[in-house]
Amino acid sequence: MGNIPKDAVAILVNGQVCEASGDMPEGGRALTCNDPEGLAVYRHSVSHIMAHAVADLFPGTRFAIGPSTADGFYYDFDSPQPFTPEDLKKIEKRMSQIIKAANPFKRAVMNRDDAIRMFEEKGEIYKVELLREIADDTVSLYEEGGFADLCRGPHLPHTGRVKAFALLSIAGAYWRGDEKNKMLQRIYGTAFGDAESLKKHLDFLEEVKRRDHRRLGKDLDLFSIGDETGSGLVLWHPKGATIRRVIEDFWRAEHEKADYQNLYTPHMARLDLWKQSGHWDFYRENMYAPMEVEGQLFEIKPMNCPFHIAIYKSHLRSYRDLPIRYCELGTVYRFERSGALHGLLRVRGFTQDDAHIFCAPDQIQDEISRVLEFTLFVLKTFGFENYDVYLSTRPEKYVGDLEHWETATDALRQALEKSGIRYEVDPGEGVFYGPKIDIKVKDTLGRAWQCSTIQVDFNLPERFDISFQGSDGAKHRPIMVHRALMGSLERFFGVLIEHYAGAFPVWLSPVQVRVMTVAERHADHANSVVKALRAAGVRADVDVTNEKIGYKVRIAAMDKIPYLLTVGDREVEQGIVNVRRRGGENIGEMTVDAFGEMVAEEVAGKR
RNA sequence: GCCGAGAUAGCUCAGCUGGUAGAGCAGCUGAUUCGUAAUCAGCAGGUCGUCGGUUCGAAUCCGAUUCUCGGCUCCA
Repeated sequence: MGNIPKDAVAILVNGQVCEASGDMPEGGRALTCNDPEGLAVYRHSVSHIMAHAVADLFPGTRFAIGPSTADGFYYDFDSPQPFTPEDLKKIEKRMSQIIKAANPFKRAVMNRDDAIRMFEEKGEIYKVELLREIADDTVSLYEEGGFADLCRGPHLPHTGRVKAFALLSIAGAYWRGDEKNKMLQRIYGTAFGDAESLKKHLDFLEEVKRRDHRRLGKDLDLFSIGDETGSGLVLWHPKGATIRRVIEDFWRAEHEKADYQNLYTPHMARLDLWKQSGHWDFYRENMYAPMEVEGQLFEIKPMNCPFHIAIYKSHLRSYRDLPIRYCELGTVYRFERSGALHGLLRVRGFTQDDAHIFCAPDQIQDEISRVLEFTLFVLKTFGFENYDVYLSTRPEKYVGDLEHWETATDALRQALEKSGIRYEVDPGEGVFYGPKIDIKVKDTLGRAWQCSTIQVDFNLPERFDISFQGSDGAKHRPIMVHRALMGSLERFFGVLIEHYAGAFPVWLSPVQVRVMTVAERHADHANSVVKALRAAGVRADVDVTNEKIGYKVRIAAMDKIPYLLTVGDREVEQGIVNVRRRGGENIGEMTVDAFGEMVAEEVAGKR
């Protein structure tokens, strides 16, 4: 027994989060906003306070659910009037009043049927629905300042404990996340234990906005998604295309080293192919309508695999040929609902850095290990050092026999164990044809992005009846591994833009060097510098406009060009250049050759 | 697809309750010839996303439609 510290928002007793009221029980531990569980309690209470404010300001609103989330909280409302941004301000104001009043959160336990009756009288249909699904006979309600809500708790001792919160946005959300249900209005907010932490989070959100690849894509002239050309279809502008080409060149070179063979396959195929592959049955909702050509139906491809299988089947294969590794930068088209589209991260046409490995069952673990190592190497080259790795196991709907699933899942698991990287099991999240490993890369802001995927497939070898001849002279079925390291070039590019905030490392920068003249008489020297750099393989351009050097520096800085070379009287005289690095660091004077070598070295090191 | 918000010059945005469109930057021309994040002046630039309606008159009001944004759902 003892006193509960004043800054405790909840206490942990026997692994259970409880209210920070009364005395501290034996073995109890105080939780503050520095503990994830404590912060969750705190935010959950703020969500209740928001509901209270909405109840006061918007009579007739019905209440759904209001949980805390990873970085804040939300509450779903069914309100006759749509909320506006101005309403958020009003709600915030009312919340501040409720907080100032320091209303105690009072817990009341009542009979479940009584609770149902009570909420029914108030017309709270969502609460009634929730109550009907609770198995216990009794339920708990929390009341503060006259506003009562169904809640498991726990909550803060009183509303006055809230120190910093902000309402962020309004959005539609289906009741219970099911699109067959009514669309409710969700208000998102966040809350922290102190004003400084809140400010830090709001600054983080600003930084996220600043790095938005759609914003940077426009500012840096990297890509666009045209209104006239179609939504979800990406136009790669020269600078974006340059970056893509560098990525592709790197990708091809590394695949050659890793014993892959590169393929090119068409963008469409006869519908029958997609029927045989099973896509027409299992994947149709992501496919476009077939088109008729001379009486035959054709389908634009949502995946590359059937083509790679067709190439596999073009010969009789021996066990000596395996593993066969086919890779292709294959452009696929998938139907996405208009509301799901999002810049480069969610599009309708994209290029996968795809590969299919055909191997014998006893080779699978080794192949998975190789792919895993290869993936991490590629991601690391692009500056991604942290990942979340998931092993997705057999889903409810699956094909193939259990033994195969067992072997394949084991192979994936052992490859992961061998690599020593930490991973989580995602039960039932595999694809219908096999288990998979998904790798989410974490960018500089710590956000996780799904890019790489490694999938084992028993279905397609079966469906296309592919085989190889074993040392025993008999026919055997190979196992197929699908894998994409970057996932799609479009999404990966979007992630890269945000990761680097548009300031790409030298080897990726579309313009690596800008040569700037101090005055017009230096143009000839500047042009010859550019010529020499280009001859040395450096992507350089020139600014000979009639502007002051400060202006040119500013423009180049906004273009996020890694190196700025200044050319004035001094440089012309001595045949040198003056080098400034992106960010302002002045490296000083050097010869064009020396500078060219320096850049080449950086590019070779993928820096 | 669904709920909400939005679409005005190349870009960022202003334009109150209907009276016929404006700024900054970018562009062009001229002056200036300058040493590390904006030199000055002038000019040009829009059938206000598209289609239809109301009105003497629509960027403004109404309807439809396309696209974008915030989410939900879904995914590389």
